[in-house]
Amino acid sequence: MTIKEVSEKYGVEASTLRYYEKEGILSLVPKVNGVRNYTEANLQNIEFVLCMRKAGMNIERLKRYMSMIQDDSKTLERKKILEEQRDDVVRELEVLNACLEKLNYKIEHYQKILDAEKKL
Amino acid sequence: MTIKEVSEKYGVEASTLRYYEKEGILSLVPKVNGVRNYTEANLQNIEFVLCMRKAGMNIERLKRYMSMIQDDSKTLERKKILEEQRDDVVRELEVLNACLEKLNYKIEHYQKILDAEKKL
DNA sequence: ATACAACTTAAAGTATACTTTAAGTCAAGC
DNA sequence: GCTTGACTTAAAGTATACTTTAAGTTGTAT
Repeated sequence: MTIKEVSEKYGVEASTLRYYEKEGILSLVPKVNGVRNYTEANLQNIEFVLCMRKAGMNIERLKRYMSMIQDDSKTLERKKILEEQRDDVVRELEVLNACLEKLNYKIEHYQKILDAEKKL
Repeated sequence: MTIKEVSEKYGVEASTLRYYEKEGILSLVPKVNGVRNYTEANLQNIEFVLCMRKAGMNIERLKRYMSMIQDDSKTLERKKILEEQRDDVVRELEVLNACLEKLNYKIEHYQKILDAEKKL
């Protein structure tokens, strides 16, 4: 699969895919005449990386994690990184839920004001 | 209340409070001899602003919203901004929950590998 | 054989949201 | 009256994560 196809499939810029590769977040992609040709395994890595980025994992942590995915002796370390990330996500979910409550409260409040104005 | 006290109360840098004020996100704070002296109303605005920042509201939207909080004729517009933000938060919650599931799945998977290694 | 579109690289540039710096003011303690 | 510490400003600097640019290569259609 070409970089353009991957870009369109996942809604990610080609330049971002190259950037991740340069940073060592995505392993070297096989090339035909100097042109990237993504394998099924590459695509699975990309899916995971994009998911973790959405989860708020920063580039450094992602780099640390992805540098170990081939190494069976690092299972415990990899698990620890994902647990760190899970804890971060859980905390973020709590924060967002609290914000959502506040937003809903304020929106309702404004609705009441608008309803009262209508009655006049 | 001095800027230092506010900074400590909310865990936000004094420079950030000055920055928000300069951007028009926080209204001009009354000054005594050129030194900021935060009122109770100022503090309530700060609490709200910090909550919205945590909710992922960007500076531009926050500026747009905060510029209208004194204007009764803008209730509908203010409500619309908060509804936009609520929709964003709900979407983000969905994304984060999906990521959390993936993380939990992977963590469990690693745990199984570690358990199997132990048995040998 | 030549033009074109899509790829390549390295390096510089950008967006967002602060944060730091430099230079100055002011009230309080010695 | 002078030092000290906390404040002030405007402007420059920083962190993170890309994104754009410039210059060059390659396969394909004319």
